Amino acid sequence: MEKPNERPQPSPAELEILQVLWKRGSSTVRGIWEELKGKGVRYTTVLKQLQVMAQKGMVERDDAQRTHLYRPAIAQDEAQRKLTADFLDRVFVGSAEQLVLRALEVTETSPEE
Amino acid sequence: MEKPNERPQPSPAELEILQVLWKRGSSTVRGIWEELKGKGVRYTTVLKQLQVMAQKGMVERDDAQRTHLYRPAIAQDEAQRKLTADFLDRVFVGSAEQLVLRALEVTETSPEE
DNA sequence: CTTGAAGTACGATCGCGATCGTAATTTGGA
DNA sequence: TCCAAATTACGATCGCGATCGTACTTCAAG
Repeated sequence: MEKPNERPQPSPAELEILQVLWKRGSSTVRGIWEELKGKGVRYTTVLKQLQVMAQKGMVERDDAQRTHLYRPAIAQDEAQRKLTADFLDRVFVGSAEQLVLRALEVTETSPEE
Repeated sequence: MEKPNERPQPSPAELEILQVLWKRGSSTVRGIWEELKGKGVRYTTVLKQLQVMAQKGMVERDDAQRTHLYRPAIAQDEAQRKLTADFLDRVFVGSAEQLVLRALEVTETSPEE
C-alpha cells in the first residue's frame, strides 16, 4: 500500500501560478511573471515559489537550457476535485445541493466584476 | 454609498466555530467547545477565538450573565455566498458550470467519508 | 469567611505561506 | 575579451492565523 499521491493542496499563491501553467503550458519564469505582475509581485518571488513547488512535486522543471521551463505536475481537474471536496465539507458540511445553489445565486446576481 | 459590510472572510478555524453557532444558536463557550473538543483543541483556544471574532464583528456577545453567550452576527447563507464567490474565481476562474460539475463528481464518487 | 471550581482576559509563541534582497552564475553583444 | 543584463539560488523577514499557558475574577458550597 504505497501512497504516492500524498500531494499537498496548493496554497492560494501556488494556485495562481498553476492557473497560468494550465493555461499556457510549459513556461519560463519570466513568462509566468508577465501574467502575474499586474498584482505587483516581484520576479524573484515567482521564481522562489516555483522552486518550492518543484520540490513539493507540484510542477516539474526542465533545466536543459539555461532558462528553465516549468510545467504543471498535477492535472487541473484533479486539483479542482480535491479543492472542491475540501471546500464542500468545510463550508457546506457536505451538502452539494447547497453548494450548487449558492454558486448559481452568485453568478446570476453579479454578471461581471 | 456606505459600505457597512466590510466584514472580513472567516478563516478556517473561525468558520468551524460559526458552523456550531449556526447549528445550535446562541451558545456558551463551553457548549461550543464540547462540540469541537474532538479535534483536540483547548478550551481557552476557543474562548480566545470567540473574543477575536467578536472584535471583528463576526459574532455578538451577551455578557449580561457571568457566563457569556455568543451568537453569530453574520448569516450562514451570506457567508456561503461570499466564500463561494471567492472560491469560484480562484479555482474555476469564474466558471460556475465547472464548479457544479466537480461538485457532482466528488459527491457521486465518494458516498461518505 | 474561605476555598476551589468555573469562567474570562490576554500576552507569548509557533508554524507557515509569502515576499523580498542580495549574491552567484551564465551569456550574448560591444 | 569584457561587461551588462538576465537568470538562478537562497537566506531573512513579515504577517497572520492558531494555539496555549498563566493570571485574574467571580461565585457558590461548606
